[in-house]
Amino acid sequence: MVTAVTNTEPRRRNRRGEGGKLRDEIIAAAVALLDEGGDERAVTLRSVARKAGIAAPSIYPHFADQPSIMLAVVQQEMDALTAALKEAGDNAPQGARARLFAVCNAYLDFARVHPQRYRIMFGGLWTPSTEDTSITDADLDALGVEAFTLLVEVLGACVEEGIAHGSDDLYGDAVALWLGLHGLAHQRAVVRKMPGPADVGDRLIRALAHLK
Amino acid sequence: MVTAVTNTEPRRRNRRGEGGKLRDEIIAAAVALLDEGGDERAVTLRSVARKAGIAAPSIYPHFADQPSIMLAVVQQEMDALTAALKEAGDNAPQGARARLFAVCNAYLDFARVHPQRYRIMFGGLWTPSTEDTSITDADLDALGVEAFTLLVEVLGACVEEGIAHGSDDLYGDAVALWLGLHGLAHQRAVVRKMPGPADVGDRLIRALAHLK
DNA sequence: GGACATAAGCTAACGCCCGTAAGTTCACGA
DNA sequence: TCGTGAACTTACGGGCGTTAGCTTATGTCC
Repeated sequence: MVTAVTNTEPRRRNRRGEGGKLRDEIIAAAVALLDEGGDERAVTLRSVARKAGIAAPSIYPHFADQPSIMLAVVQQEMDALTAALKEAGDNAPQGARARLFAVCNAYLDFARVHPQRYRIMFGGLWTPSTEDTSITDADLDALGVEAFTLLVEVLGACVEEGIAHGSDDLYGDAVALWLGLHGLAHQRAVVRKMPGPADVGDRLIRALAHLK
Repeated sequence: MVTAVTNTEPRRRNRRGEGGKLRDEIIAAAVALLDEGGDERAVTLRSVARKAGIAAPSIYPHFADQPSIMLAVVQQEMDALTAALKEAGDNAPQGARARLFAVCNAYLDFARVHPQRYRIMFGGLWTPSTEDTSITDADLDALGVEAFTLLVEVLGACVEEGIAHGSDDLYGDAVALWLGLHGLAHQRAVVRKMPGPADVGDRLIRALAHLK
């Protein structure tokens, strides 16, 4: 499905003071390109502009360069992921175990529903190096911290409640758990058809959280 | 380090009947580009040709198109990975546990030593879709089967030897173990600096193999 | 209500690299 | 000598990121 780019109606110009709106539209256009199934190579400065219905140079007042668009997308989607995890945790049935599964499954679901977004969030291709771009290392380090903290929290609750064999290193355990989730999420996002049993996610969670 | 491409001596032309040599040289050039730290975008048909010291069109007698080069690289590296795992398994001390750790660590080491190669092997970007390329689904499905089989084997040996709590689904357990390894290997290959404890690999293996 | 400052976005163009097609040269080996 | 395999040169068309300068709508102020 190639959802024609036929933007007749040359796109209503934003009102004064609302120029910032375009920034969000640009990010949305980039996300849309990803969701159409193209990989990150499909997200060029020009293709984003076409999708947003604007001329390519009109992006520059909002983003310093092409990688900056990607960074903005990743930041936005990281926030979305964090929100999804939070919501799943809040809406879960009582009990640390249920919360853990809810949060972990919400993570896996995010990756399944938005494979291409997940790919650029954790696939790390969009910024080959900090040189030549306006992106700083601090930008990159800050990504995903909040979501991970949530995972540490729910895992810790399991240990406290005595339903998981906690080690002396909760943080390390959470990293291991996340790596397992990431392995599955990433592989699903990348491959056409994932082999293996349907409940492999639950297996990973049980094993890596050391549930009793 | 940009290892100059100054190929004076216009490259000795291959003797008759040795045209096939160039094929390997092209693959080697592509791998070299990856190892220089550039991501897969650095591996274009032209850049490969430059690296190999030949003219770009000279590639066509050997590869139908650019993705075919990538496929050849992936196939070659998958074989290399399989060989490395085999060797690690053979050279391991006696006992299923030692073999399991040897094989798993060999996997992780491969990814650490050759992060960019690992990325294209399992990152799945180099073939946006089977359309428009000469690559078939069968090509893709066949990748990595042999290496995975080896993992199933060593894990099965652990269960048989009674040092791991086996479930009724050995294959599924091996998938879960591999996903954990992959999560770590991939993240290390992608990120500048991997957070978390140094022994996170061993933790993953112990937990996912259900070692007693 | 009309002039005008300015924000918002456009057009045109530059230089680069890419994949690929067509036709050509070179040197080995029979 | 000469056929032919190996690799080359040249060229086309297209997409890219980015720069410079222009147009137009919008809201304000007299």
